[in-house]
Amino acid sequence: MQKKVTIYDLAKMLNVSPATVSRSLNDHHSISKKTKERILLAANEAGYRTNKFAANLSKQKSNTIGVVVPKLNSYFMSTVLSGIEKAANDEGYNLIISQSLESEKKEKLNTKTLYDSGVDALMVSLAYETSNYEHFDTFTKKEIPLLFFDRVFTLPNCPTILIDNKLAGFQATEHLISQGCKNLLHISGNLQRNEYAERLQGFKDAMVKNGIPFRTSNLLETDLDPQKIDEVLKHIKKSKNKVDGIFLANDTMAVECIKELKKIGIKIPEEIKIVGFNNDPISEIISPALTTIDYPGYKLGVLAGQSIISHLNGTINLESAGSIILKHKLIIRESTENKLN
Amino acid sequence: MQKKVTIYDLAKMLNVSPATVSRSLNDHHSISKKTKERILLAANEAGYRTNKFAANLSKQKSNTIGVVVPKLNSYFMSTVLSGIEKAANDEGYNLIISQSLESEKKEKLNTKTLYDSGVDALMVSLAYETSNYEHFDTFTKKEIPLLFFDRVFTLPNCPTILIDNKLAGFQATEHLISQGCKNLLHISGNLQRNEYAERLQGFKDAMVKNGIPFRTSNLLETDLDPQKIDEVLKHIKKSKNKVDGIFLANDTMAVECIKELKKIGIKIPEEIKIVGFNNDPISEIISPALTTIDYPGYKLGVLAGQSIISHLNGTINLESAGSIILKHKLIIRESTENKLN
DNA sequence: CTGAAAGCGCTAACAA
DNA sequence: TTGTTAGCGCTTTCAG
Repeated sequence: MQKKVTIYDLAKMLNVSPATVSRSLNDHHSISKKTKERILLAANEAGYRTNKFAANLSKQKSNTIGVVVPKLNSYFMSTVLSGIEKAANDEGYNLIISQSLESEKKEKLNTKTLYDSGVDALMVSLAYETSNYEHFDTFTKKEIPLLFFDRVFTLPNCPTILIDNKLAGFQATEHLISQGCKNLLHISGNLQRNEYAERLQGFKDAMVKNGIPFRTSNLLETDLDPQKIDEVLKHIKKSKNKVDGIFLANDTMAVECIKELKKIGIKIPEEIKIVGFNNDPISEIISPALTTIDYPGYKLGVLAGQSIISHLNGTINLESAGSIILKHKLIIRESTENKLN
Repeated sequence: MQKKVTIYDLAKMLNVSPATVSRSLNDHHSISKKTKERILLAANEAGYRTNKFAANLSKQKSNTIGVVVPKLNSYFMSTVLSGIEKAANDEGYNLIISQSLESEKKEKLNTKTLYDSGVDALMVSLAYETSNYEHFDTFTKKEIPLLFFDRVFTLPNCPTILIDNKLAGFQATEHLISQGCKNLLHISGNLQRNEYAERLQGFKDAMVKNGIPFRTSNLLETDLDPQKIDEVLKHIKKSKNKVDGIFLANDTMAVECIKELKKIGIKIPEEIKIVGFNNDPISEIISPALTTIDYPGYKLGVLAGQSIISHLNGTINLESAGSIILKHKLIIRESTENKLN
């Protein structure tokens, strides 16, 4: 166990006041270059390391950003996190990451913990089931910057960052229609979450625009658990009009769906065309390769991180930032190709 | 902006001492149930929230665990992190996560930052290029628990947690041999990292055991960047003896390899059989499905988290823990099937 | 340019 | 069972 050296120790060693040491260490302008250098040198030699608890306590600021995500272990989310971490690290911020595991209760708990931990800002992607948003009040009340990404909720003064899900849904659907699909099915996630609701809206819009009436049978709301792909299969089988085009709210589900459909002898894209969402690596690997929407996760992460930090630094006013919409892209692959049957 | 309420405020309000408030809040046994309840109630009403900076400063403990990983955005690592987060969260610990992006320099920096942030413990999976380990000295010297997982380095009193890479490599290779492969190739990662060195050792051992001499041409050391799959292809093409079995150090690479080989008309598994590593979701999706080694990432994360926490709690002595070896599993799929040519 | 000293809010040893 | 009080180590205002 090494004894910790404090600014007092340094002060004593160098016959200066602790204040001078503190100022030197923080590169305060009011300190002469000479003493500054002398102190820095001594600090290094002595193996001085600043005690962040004390500094934080004194400054009431932690240089830490809290992040709450539904799950860490999805391709999309880990990509986003990677981007956030990059942005944070570049600016000298730490990241405390926690996962809600799609549970509102855990989300509340994590939020509270992060608050207590004194994070300078909070970034959230909402849990599947969250329907009450009071746990964010503590942040807004204290004017701690709060930002939502991907799974967002509109709160005053809280910027959001995501893609235009409605447009993406629209494009995905129109693509299916343009490839000749008449009987569409949309496998959606929890419609309470913005992203799924909007993708559905885009789906509907595209149908309507192309003169196809939207019926409830064109939609299946699920929890997007690939284990429960049976539900989807059942729905497809029992459809009166043979489904010939499916738009699924994520790639994992889409891939699972392709696998199962292939198993029961349905040809893709000949009999059913499929579009996924996210552009996960698997979408490119599966055969037939999956048409999907590219969601720029890494970029989203970097941007989200940067914008909240620049707000913390006072560079930008987050309140005025409103929402950032990233560009997505429809990636057309084999699963919607127009082959001769 | 809400005024923050401190234990002093509460103390004044309730006509007790700050110490009593503090004790009540921490559920100290020496406080009567009555006052405890009274204080807790008042604290809630007043919207009291403990100031962790002050508590940390006083206790010299942060309830936070630092994690340094090479990259956040790989399936395997995000799975591990998910497990660690689960374990930490269950025990009331926060997680500060940072990525080294495979750079030694960044790893050093992150390590230092985490040290300064006062983490109670550190968990590390080493960067690709790390070859100097002095940045961990600050931790060992101060007796801050340090644990390595997956990409490990043996330091006195630092437990490691991983799988038996040598055995896994051996099994993968023997499987190829048992399927009739004679001219094997191993695509390895940086051999300075334990996992790759050991997988290679297993590869060699299996060859030797089966009477196949190991030659340098049987090995290609790469940085496992899927972008650089060309190198691998080149190596295969220029091989004197036609390669008929490849063992790659991860699934991403293996999948890329399969894709490229298929492109140039090589049949898998008829002409070349392939084994990957990790059991990423893509391994199951690619056609032909990839034979691989299942690396239980989530379990590793949970275990790693739990063991470091139980050490912090004094339940277990980490020093005596040594290393934990998790069970892996060879998953046989189509890419090594013995079809008639 | 430098120093003295008052916090920041909580914990814990010692008293009562 | 409760209170007093001295830190924890750093920042920062106010003086000099």
